[in-house]
Amino acid sequence: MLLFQDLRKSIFDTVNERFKISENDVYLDDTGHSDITVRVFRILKSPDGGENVINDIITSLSGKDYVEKAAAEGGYINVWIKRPYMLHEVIDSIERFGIYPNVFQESDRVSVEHTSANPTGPLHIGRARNSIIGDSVYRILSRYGYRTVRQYFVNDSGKQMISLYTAYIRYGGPLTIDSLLENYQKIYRDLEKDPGIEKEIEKNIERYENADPEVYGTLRKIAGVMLDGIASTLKRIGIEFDEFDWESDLLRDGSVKKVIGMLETKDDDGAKFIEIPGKKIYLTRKDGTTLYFARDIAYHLLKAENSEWMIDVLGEDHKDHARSLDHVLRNMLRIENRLSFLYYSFITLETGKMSTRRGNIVTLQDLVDKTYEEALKIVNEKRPDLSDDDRKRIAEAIATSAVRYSIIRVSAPKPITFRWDEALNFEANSAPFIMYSYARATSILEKASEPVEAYGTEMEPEEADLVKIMYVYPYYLKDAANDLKPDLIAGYLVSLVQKFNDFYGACRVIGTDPSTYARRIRIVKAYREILSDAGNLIGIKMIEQM
RNA sequence: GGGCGCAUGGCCUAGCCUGGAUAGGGCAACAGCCUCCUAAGCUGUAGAUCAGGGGUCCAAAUCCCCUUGCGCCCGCCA
Repeated sequence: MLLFQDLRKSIFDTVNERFKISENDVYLDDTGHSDITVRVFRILKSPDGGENVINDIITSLSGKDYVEKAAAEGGYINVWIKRPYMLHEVIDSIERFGIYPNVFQESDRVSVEHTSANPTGPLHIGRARNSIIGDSVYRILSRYGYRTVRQYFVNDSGKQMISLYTAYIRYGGPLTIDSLLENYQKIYRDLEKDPGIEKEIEKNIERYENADPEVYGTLRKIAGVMLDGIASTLKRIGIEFDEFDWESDLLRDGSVKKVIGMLETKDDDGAKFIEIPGKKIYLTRKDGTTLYFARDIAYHLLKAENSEWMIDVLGEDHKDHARSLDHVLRNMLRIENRLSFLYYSFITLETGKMSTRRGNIVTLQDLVDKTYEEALKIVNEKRPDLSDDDRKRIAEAIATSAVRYSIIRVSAPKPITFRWDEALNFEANSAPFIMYSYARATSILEKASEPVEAYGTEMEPEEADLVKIMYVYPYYLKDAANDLKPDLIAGYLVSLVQKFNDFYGACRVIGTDPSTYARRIRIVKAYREILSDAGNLIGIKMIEQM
């Protein structure tokens, strides 16, 4: 099986034999001039105009069994790949293995750490961007063949968490998310009037780090309640974890102390710090309690034992922290594992930035609920023929997919301003747009019988275009995996669906002559397979009807 | 003040790493398409000094420098 990348390589080799070029000079064309383009401006600059070399190359390329045509045009050699060849590769893979492509294999173990939000409240949509990106990266790398694990670092030891605990002790109330959150917001308000509270928090940090069973037990319970809330909301949109790693465990089993011992620390009035170029980083307070940086190093050392590649999904506010962490791990602790940080910018509301403490947030729960209501309204309108249960099931799939899609489609470094009307747009460039085409393809197959004849290879342009974009799927998957860019998959899906919609409009499937029918049925089957495969990578749930 | 990001039609966005052929989509607007596999679809029209300036190059949205605007960081918080 020759995947698109292999074709590129093969063409590169062929050209390179005659004239040394750069690998970047052979690329997937996206301007409609060809399938694969070879940039030959440099050959044209040769004293003789390079005409002979180019003709040689074209002759040689034309001889390949997968090449339809090769032609020089301006500074390029345009190469067209035979559509029947592409069609065969895709269909063959799907009929034999049930999947296309089926060839990626990576042996490395990869840890994807994402979300890791303080369990001090429900997840708001800004934080959810972390989860949605992280989970998509996890899915892409798993599909690519890596052995992946999803990890959530539960920060149950920091000041925020102790503040939540202190608020619960001070103000009482039931052990529920709402009550805890209310207390949490209240303590930050009261803190401004009553400096005694700060002392109380500090005392509790100390008790906590000295493993005071009362503080420890209650705090773990509080964190558990909050974390359950976060986890169940995430589960609703298809995001789960393999491991929840508790910061307090690292504290209690001595790994944090060990890390501090491994580093050359200096002392400032009892507080321990290390120095890295241009920076002083404190590992402990002067009362001896530990700081996040120390605990995060301990955590990464733990992860490094089980993963060749560690990926952290982080908000842009963590950039400096991560850079320092990388420096310490690499240069001071000699950790050689691959370590990648995937940063994303914040989601803000039209009214400004979100803050859990101040209470001006749109929670992920709110967003999914409201999207569901909106979707249900539309499904009720469009499908009165279905049962209540079916319509609810469809609305739920639309809501969870739409929420994920609206966030993943924008590349991570771009800031997002959240707007309800945009989040609730179910037209083109949305999850429902993608899902709808799956339902249509399914509908064709439901009405169709198994083809009996061999398929013909004379295709309409719309078929040929659809075949090409299906064939090229591995190329996008590879880039998305290597560059950690799930948004590429979102873009691919839209192009794929657009090609299918063109095909759908121009080419009947049912009722055509046997050899055309045999081919188109296979194309539709392959399409459904690839669409759901790619959709799955970013959490779009395909449904049979909508 | 220092550091890191971002800036593309009225709005959202792809392309930038790895410079090349008419800057690709979508929303909103306007004009059309359901006796034919689901119209959450499709076709067409209109809309772009690629923030501004300079530089490198045969060639710049893309690379370099400067400027402007916005976001984030610069805690013995996380």
